[in-house]
Amino acid sequence: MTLLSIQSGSQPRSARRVAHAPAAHMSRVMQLCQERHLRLTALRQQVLELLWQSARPMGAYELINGLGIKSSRAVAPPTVYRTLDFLVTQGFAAKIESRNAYVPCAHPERCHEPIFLICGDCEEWVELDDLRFEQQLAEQAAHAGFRATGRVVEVLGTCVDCSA
Amino acid sequence: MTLLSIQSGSQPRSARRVAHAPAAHMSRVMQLCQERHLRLTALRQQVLELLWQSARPMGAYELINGLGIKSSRAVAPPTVYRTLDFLVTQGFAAKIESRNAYVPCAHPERCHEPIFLICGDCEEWVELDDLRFEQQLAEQAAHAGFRATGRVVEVLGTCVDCSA
DNA sequence: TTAGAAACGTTATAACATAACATTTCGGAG
DNA sequence: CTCCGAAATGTTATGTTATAACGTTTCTAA
Repeated sequence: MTLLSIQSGSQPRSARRVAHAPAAHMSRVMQLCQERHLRLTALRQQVLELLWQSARPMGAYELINGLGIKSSRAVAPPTVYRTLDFLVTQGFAAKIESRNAYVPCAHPERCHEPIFLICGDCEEWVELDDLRFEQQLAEQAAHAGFRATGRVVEVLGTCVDCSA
Repeated sequence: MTLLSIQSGSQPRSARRVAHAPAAHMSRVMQLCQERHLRLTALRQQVLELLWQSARPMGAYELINGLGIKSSRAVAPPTVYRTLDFLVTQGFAAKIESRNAYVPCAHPERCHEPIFLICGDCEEWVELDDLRFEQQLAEQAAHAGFRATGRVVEVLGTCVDCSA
């Protein structure tokens, strides 16, 4: 089985639980927004940055807090949920359904639906992008006469660092 | 790929959207509870019956309503959530994470974690029990140094009946 | 028969999410 | 340049899902 890419929520062992470097991801997203004629507003940027800066999936209300701190502007739930809707629709972020929380996505250019590995201990996550897996799932669904439009694949457990 | 079993939420085409026959499933569960020295209380039975009687995944508050109707006793959320916790832990039911709703499980004797296909139109579901798939997912996780303890696999789309 | 544990009841509240409608902002047509 | 329409955001209120904390009942096994 071929892993097309791995995006880990964790830094190398020596720097665990440290935030991601959002810069590279943000510029990539800006580029995509230009290509797609989308407006990457301040709010959308801020939310996505917060997600990239976090070592864990963030709840919507955590983001609301984060925005309050970041820009001293109170933001109400609908605002954040709309922003998340935009980010998820564009593949810039994803919702972890088993946690009601959100993570930034490593490969927004491919509009796939990744597999997430989520550590129940440190809460860091790993994003796996595996086309073969997606394909198999689609096959299975088709076999049951099912036309698939979306997937949720989440593996819960213990990450390599927390196992040690 | 071998499908070990299929449990559909739907009846044959002629009887769609009709409730399941809980009887067989219930007696199987009773048997398992005896074997496992568990107490299948009235409440637990009622909740599981409600789940089997439904053609769709049921929310916790829907179950609360259902219980109120069924036995004219008001039941508060914690009660139902505890009951659901029991049923899910024992593999008698499962939570559909992408819907915050619950379904009865077809094969409680194997404590697997099935794949669910959920129709966004009629809301019926299909339970696929595919060991090979589970294995692959575990392999993938292991490859990332991840020790898996649980899985959520949900495919959203349109079922065969609603496609036609 | 009676302790102890398991199940259930009760009250309150936390956490997650959206409906409905007002206002602002932005980019393009004129 | 300005002003129109659409997109984005603000605001208020409320709906939905879930759990904490603690009291009471019920079952079972010694």
